[in-house]
Parts: sequence; C-alpha cells; structure tokens
Amino acid sequence: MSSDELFEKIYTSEDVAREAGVSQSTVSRVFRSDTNVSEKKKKRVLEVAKRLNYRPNAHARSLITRKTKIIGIVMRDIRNPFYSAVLEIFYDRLSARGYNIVFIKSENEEIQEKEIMQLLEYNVEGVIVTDALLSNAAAERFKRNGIVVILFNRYTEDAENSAVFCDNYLAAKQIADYLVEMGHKSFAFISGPPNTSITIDRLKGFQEVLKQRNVHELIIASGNYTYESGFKSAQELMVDHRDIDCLFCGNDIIALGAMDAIRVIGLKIPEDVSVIGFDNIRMGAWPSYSLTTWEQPLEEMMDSTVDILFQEINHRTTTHKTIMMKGHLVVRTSVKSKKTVLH
Amino acid sequence: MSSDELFEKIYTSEDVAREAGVSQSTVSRVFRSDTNVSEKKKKRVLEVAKRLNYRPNAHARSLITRKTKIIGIVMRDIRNPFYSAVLEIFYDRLSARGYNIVFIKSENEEIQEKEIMQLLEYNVEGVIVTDALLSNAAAERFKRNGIVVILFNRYTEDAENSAVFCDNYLAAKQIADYLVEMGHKSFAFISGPPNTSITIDRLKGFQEVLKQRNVHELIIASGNYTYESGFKSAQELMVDHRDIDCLFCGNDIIALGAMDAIRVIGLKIPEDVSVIGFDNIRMGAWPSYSLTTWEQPLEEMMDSTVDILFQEINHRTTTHKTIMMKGHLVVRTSVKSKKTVLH
DNA sequence: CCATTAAATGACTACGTAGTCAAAAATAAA
DNA sequence: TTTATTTTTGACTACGTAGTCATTTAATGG
Repeated sequence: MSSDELFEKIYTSEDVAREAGVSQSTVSRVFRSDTNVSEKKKKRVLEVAKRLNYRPNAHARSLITRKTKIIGIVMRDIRNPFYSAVLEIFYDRLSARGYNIVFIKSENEEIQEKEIMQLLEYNVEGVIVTDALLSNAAAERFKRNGIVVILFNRYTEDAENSAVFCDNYLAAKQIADYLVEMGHKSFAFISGPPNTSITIDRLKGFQEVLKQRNVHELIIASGNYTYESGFKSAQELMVDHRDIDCLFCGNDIIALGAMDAIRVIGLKIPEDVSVIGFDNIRMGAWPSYSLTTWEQPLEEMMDSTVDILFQEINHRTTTHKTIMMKGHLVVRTSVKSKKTVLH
Repeated sequence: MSSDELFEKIYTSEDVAREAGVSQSTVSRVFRSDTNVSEKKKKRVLEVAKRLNYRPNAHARSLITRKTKIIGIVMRDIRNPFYSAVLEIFYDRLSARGYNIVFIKSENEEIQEKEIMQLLEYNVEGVIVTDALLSNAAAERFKRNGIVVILFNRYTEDAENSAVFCDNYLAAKQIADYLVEMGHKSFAFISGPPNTSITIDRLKGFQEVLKQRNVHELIIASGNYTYESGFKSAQELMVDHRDIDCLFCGNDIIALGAMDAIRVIGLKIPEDVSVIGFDNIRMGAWPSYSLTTWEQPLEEMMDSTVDILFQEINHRTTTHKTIMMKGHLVVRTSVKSKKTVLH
C-alpha cells in the first residue's frame, strides 16, 4: 500500500492556476505581490490558494532568484547565556527582515569543513560568526561563493570581513583604572582561550594600565568561557596566591564560577576579594552575585551587524567595515572600595 | 559596472562535467555516492570539483528529491538554560544524521501563522516543538503537508502527534511525598503558565499527594518559566504567607529566582524555607544555590524524540507514540529535613 | 573468438518557481 | 468610431539537480 494517500497532495502554482482559470505566471505574480494583476483575478487566485492550502516552494524560488533568504549563524557555546541572548536577538532582527536562520554549532574552535559545506550547499546569503574562529581559508571559501561574512564580537587582523565588536582594549583599560582607583593591589586575570581577539585585547588593555600605574605583577590563568573553567581557575588561583585581592574575569560566566569558588573557600566578596566581569549578562544582576561588570551595548552591536550584513548582501560592496563600540561600567557590589571615603 | 566579476562563478554539475569530460549524470552520481561509477572517472570528477570549488546545490536537490534534510525546531524561550541545552543536544543528534536545523522562535505561546508558513515554505521534513503550544489547527496544517511533528517535553490531549516528555504527574507525586516525609507542613507551588500540560500535571500530582496526606492547603502562584517571575512570585508569597515552609517551583529557573527572593527578604534556605525545583539545569548545582530538584532524563528523552522523528519521516507511519520517561530526584541542600534522625 | 551478462555512461526530462516577451484586453485620446 | 497608450495576461524558458532509460563498454563463459 502506498502511504502517499495518507497525505494531501502538495499543490503547486500550476494547480492553483488551473483551478482559478489563470496562468501560472499570474499565480506567481500574486504571490510576489506584483502590482500588475487585476483585483478580480488576484482575489480568485488567493481564494483557490487558500482552499488548496497552497504555499510557494522556497527551494524552487531560491533556485530561480538565487536568493535564499537564509542567514547562517555560527556559534560554539549556545549554553553561554551571552550567546543565547545573541541568538535570540539576531533571530528577531533577521526575522523582521523576512530572513530565516540556519543554526550552525561549531564543533571545535575553528569552523570546520563540514559546517562550511552545509552553509555553502544551502546557499545562505550571509553568515554571522559569533563564537567561533574563522580561518582565512574558510573566509576565502565563503567569499569565493559570494557569501557575506560578518564577525560579531570578534575580529581577525588580516581577514577581509566586516566585524562588529566592543572595544575590549579600551574597556579593559577603564576596568583596570577603576580597580586601581578602588585601591586594589594584587591583581589576577582569568581569561578565556588565549588565541581570540577578545582575550588578547582585554588582557592587553588591562596589563598596560597596571604597568602604567606601577603594578608590575599580574597573575594570569587562562581557560575557556565557562562557569566550570572560572570556578576551577579561581580555586587554583586563590589557593596558590592568598594575597590576591582583585580578580578580573574574561567574561561574566567565568566571574560567576569564580565567585562561587571563592565563597566555597570561605572568602568573602568583596571584602576579601573583588571580582569584576565582562558582558553584563542577566545573571550578574541576580542578588546572589550582584556582579560589577562591563556592559557591552549588545542591541546596538547587533543592529549594526545586521545593517552591515544587508548592506553587503544588497549592494555587494567589497569594502568592509569594522565597528567598535564602547560600552560602560555597571557598578554593583562585587568590587570593594578600599579607599577612605572623604566627605 | 556589474559587480558580479568580484565573485567567482558558482559552478554547477554541468560545468564540472564539461571540464572533466563526462556527463552531468556522472557528476551527479559521484556526489550521490552512487557505486556505478568507474574509479577513474570518479577521481577525475572529484579533482575538477575541488578545483572549481564545486558544491551541489541543496535547493535544486530538494526540488527533485522532495527531501530537504531540514528539521525545524520551534522554541519560545531560548534564554531558559533548559532549552539552550535542548537546542544544543538536538543540534548534535540531528547533525549526526546529516540534517540541518532551521531555528524558529515562537513569538507567542502558540505557534503563529507566520512561523507555520516559514516551515511549510522551506518544506522541512519534520518539526520538533519544544517550548510552544501547538494548536490543533496548526498540527493539522503540518499533517496535511506531510510534515512530521513531534512534541518534546509536552503533549496535547487530543492532537495526533507523537510526544516525548517526562512523567510530570508521577514526578510531582514523588516530590510531594518526599517533602511531606521531610516534615514540611505548609506548602506553596509556583507554577509556569497554567495552560500547559507540564504545569497541569505537576500541579495535579502534587495536589493529590498532599490531599492524600492530609495537607489541605496549597498556596499557588502562577507566572511563567523565568527567573524574574519566580523572584516576584516568591516575594509576594512570602510576604503574604509568613508560615510557608516549603516551596515547590515549576522549574529550576523559577526556583533560582525564588531562592534569591527569599534570601533578599532575609530568610534562610533551607532553615526557614525549603525550595525544590524541576529539570536539573546545570545552574542548580552551583554552590550558591545547591538546589534539590527533579532530573529529567534529558538525553534519553531527546534520543527517543529523534528516533521517533526519523521513524515517522522514513516510514511515514500514521500511528503516533507517546513516550513518558521517569527521571529521579536529585538531592542537594535546598530542602531541610525536619524529622529527628533516628540511629 | 563469439555470445552472453554485467557495469558504466550519457541523453533527456521533471521538480516548482520567477521573469521575459509578445499578445491581448482595457482605457484614453482624437 | 478609430487610433494610440497603458494595463493585464499567458506562453515559454531557465534555475541545478536526480533519476529513468537506452546505449555503449567491459567482463565473463564457453
């Protein structure tokens, strides 16, 4: 027994045309919102289409128009709340422009062949790379196929892609300034993977200011951008270096892990150790943490990203933009002021 | 000036065929891994393909095979860590089977027309609905188009879809038993949206056991499955009902919010109030919370879901399965034992 | 070496739509 | 009414692939 009978036929524009007594062209026109259709026929077509449950086939359309209305989003750690938020907001923005999202989870740090294949085969119009590295070879592959690539929250020195990110260097400098101002003496930095632009810039800015302000020792522990990594690093750090009074964490989720580790040891935040994060994820505001952190202007960054994305898709520009945003410090209670307050 | 020159031509199977001195059919065979191709020509085709950077066009393929290798995942609150995890795991499972994921964020509780359209137009082979409601009308739409729908972590009484979920009723009963055993007297339940199967079953099981054990009052606050909602509900609850000594939360993220609210008020967990959650998200294990909760066998549930999904896609079965899994209690420190311990 | 069978190959068509172009219909102008 | 102009319409083709079928080539058996 053929089981096809169990399902209704999936009707095509031709079926609708026949039923409505018009040509396939006219049906196509109606669904492209082409104005050159008489009200009468338009109405008839829509009626029939509704009755037959007709929907244009996106693949056939893509084939002929060479537009897929699909954007690929490459992400590594969707469980990082920062990136959950990023995915959600990108979805809203792209959806509002009539685009669909193919979600690609990058298995390793660098985008793999398999992932590139997927995106190429589906002919995505653009790719937003957030959480993963993009090798020059991969960037080249996309470019050769006319696929726009935008880096979000990261950049590569030499790759010729547009990128939108927070000025991590400047932010780290301001954070360092703030911490020194607050009277801290002994600093540690728990970083993410050492080979990303984010990590490099944050470390660089932080170190520069410390040096400039005559703090010559900075203890560095690098791991990855997870709670577990932050927990473990902080634990080791605090055991080996009892005198640390200030911990700059590569991002908020690391900071939360670090705070828990510090408290488990029996130390108090911020009395014994100050902790500062980066990103301003929602959880940082929870009373259990009340994390002082740096807020990235997430929505603005994403708006810019989407703007540039469509600019490049539509005008096929070859000049790329690098947009660096500022952000600002969000002061809560995880950093202690050791200075005497003067009235 | 035409800007097309800026990009390499996107080659087709025909280009490859010409260049390799074979027919388009042969190129197609090579890329379908059809065995009926001589090693010699296969090698030649692959060489040329690599040189031209050729990739088969997924849309053309979909058009002719009527297989898209795309699964839609509908989710409402990706920021809920439970669902972030769900998305990640589903990605791994589906990806392993060569399928791609179109991510759909449901704007409202119920899947909207717009979202259905998107999935239909892209001819997804199946849809996994996790976090959103699926009206009968919507289910019907999918079914008519031969699209398999599986409900994950929920079900509807009458809809004819397969569903995989945790036995919430039984779990809630065991939770209630446990809490009563531990000596609690005054119970409250902070629920999610009251119209989902999850909420209904958890409440039902909880209430039944309480009644059975002669606890006749249960204070109920309903909100949604977010930290903020849990925080607010707990705050109101604890102010209005000072005597509550035990709080059953609809899920873990609500529980975390509730715990923070309780602590902000100045009460201690579990000394003053016990809190229990549901899901066993990672954050519950963090030392700041150490939440006692019910673990859903997430991976097994998702394995089942994917199994059923492909079973229905491949064999086009019309009989639907409902799989209910058990799960188990994870005891941490957010519930106090008020009973005297006897040795 | 020829007959038979199996493997490899290419010509051709279908998939469902968009869009071009020319013809037809409707409208305006004379 | 006739002619010029604009709007609507349908026939037709292209998009890039999979797969059918007939043909050619290679392999096998006697």
